[in-house]
Amino acid sequence: MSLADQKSLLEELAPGEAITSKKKQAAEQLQLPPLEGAMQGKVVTRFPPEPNGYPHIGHAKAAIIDEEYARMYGGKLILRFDDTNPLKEKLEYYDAISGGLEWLGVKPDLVKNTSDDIKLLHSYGRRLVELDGAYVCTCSQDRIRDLRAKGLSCECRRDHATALERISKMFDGSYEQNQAIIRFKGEMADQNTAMRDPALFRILEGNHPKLGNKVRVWPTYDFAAPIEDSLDGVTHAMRTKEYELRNALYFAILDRLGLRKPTMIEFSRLEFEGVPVSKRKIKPLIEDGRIKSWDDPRLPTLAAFRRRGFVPEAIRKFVLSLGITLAETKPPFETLEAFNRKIIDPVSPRLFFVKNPVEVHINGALGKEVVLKNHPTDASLGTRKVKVTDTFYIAGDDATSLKVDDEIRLIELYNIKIIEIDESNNNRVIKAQIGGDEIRQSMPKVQWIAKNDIVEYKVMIPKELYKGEEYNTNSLEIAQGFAESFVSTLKPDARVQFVRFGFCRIDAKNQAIMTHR
RNA sequence: GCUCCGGUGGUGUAGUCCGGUUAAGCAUCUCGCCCUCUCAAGGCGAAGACCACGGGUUCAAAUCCCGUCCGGAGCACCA
Repeated sequence: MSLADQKSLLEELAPGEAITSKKKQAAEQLQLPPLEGAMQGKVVTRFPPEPNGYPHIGHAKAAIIDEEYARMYGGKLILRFDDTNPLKEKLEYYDAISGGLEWLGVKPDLVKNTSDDIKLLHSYGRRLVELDGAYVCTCSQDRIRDLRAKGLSCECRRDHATALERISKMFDGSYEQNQAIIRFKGEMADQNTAMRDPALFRILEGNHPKLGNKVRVWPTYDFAAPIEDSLDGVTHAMRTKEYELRNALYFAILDRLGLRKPTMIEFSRLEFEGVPVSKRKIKPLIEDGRIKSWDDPRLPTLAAFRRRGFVPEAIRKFVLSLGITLAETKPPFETLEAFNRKIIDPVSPRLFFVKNPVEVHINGALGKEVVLKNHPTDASLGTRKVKVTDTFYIAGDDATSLKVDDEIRLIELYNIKIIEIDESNNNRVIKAQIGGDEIRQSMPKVQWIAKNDIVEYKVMIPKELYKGEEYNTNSLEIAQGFAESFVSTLKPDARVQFVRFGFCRIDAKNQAIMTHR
C-alpha cells in the first residue's frame, strides 16, 4: 500500500484527528509545564555556572530550561558567571561556557559576573553583621566542623560588639586566610545542617581572573546566590536538587536583609549511564593521556557532542522531553540519538564507506562512469559521479556472509553473482560476474568502493567511557577502511551518513566520527 | 547516624496539587508488516506498568492518610 493509500484508509477508519493526535501529544511532551506565579513579560531567569570547567550536558539542561521559561513568558535570561572562588575560576572557562551556550543556541539577554558585584556583596555582608544576622568567627576549621556536628555554638557568636569590631578587621586585611570567616547566624541545633551557621565569606588569597588579587574576602555561593538573584530581578531561580536543603538558608538570608525573594525551583541532574559528568572521573583520564582533549567524542562536554555530530536542536528537544522532575534517573542515550537522527537524516548525504575492505573482481565488467544520488529522497542534495572498472571493495562483514552462487546488488550499480571465493594467502578475494539488473526486495544490497576511487579512511566510534566504576578500555573503537574519494573533498564539520554504517561527522582529513547509527 | 527528596512498562516521562471523564497517554527500545537500490528516515501495528510494598479513608485511589522497603542528596572557609 502506498503512503497516500494508507493515509486515505486511515482517514476512512478514523475521520479527523487520527493522524495528528499522536504527533500532537508527542509535541506537547516537549513543552515545559507552566511556571508557578509567572506573569507574561515579567519572568526573569538566570543560568549561573561557575567558570571552573568546560560546559557539559548538565549545564545544557539547566541553561535550556532557564531560557525556555524566559522565552515562554517573553521575559529575560541572565547568564551570570558565579565566580566567587579565585582558586578555581579560569578565564578560559568563561569563554568555553559562553561558546558552549552560543553553539546550543541559548542567547542570554544579559551577561554578568558575580564578581562584578563584589563591593555590593561586601556591603551586604557587612550590613548583615551589623544587623546581628551574622558574625565573624575565628575558630579553626576543625572546631567549627566539630561544633556544627554537635549542634553547639562557639564564643564568637555570642557578643555582637565583638562581631562589629571584627568585621572591620575582616576587610582591612588584619586577618590571614583561614583565620576568620563570616558566618550566618542560623540555628546551631537545626535539623537542617545547612542552617548551622554556614560560612558566608572567607579569605582567599588567589589570582582571580577578573579581579586579580585586589580582593581577598570572597562570598560563598550560599551568600552570593540569593543576593545576586534578588538584585538581578530574578523571578524564578532554578537549580539542581542537591541544593534543596540550602533553600532555607537562601530565603533566610534574603529575609534578614529585607530583600525580595525569587521563586525557587529545582530539578534533577542530567547524566548518562556510563558517561560521567564529574571532573573527578574525567580529569584523571585527560591527565594521564588516555583521553586527549576535552572534546573527545566519548565525553559529555558540549564540545564533544558538537564534534561528534549532534545538533543543538536535538539536545534541546531531548532536554525538554525530560521535563523538570525531581526523580534521579539516567535517561537513555538512545533517546538523544533518536532526536538527532530525525533532524540530520534529511540533510545528510549518503556516501559509501567500507570497513575492513575485501576485494571483489567482476569478470568482464566494463569501465564506466555512474551517477550516484546523494540522498534517496531529496534530489537537492545532488549527485556525484564515480568511475568504475571491474574491481571493487565491499565491507568485510558483508564479504564474510557470502557464498558461491549468491547474488547481491552493489547499490545503484548492478547485481553480481559470486562465482569464487579465494582465501589463499590470507587475503580473501571474491570473484563474481555481472548478474541480472532486477532489484529484488530480498536481495542483499551492499555499498561498495571502486578500486580506482579509493581513499583510506578511519572512523572513530565512541562507546561508554565507564563500565560501572571502571574506565572502559574499549571506549573508542576505530573502524578502518576505504571511502569513496568524494568523501575526502568534504570539509570538517560536514555531516554524512555512510550507508548501512551510520551517521558521521567529518572530523579531519580522512577521518570521521560516528555520531550514531 | 541525622535530615530532606524521590520511587508510574527495559528506559525516560505525562497524569498525582483539585480522587471517578483512558483501569494509564507520549517518547525511546524490541519485534512484525508497509515503503525503500541502506541495517536511515517515514507509515501502520504488537509486546511491555494493575502505577515500590502493606494497610487505611471513600460508593470510587496511581491520585488523600499512615507505615515499611528501596534509591539519591545534604551535613565544606566548593559551587
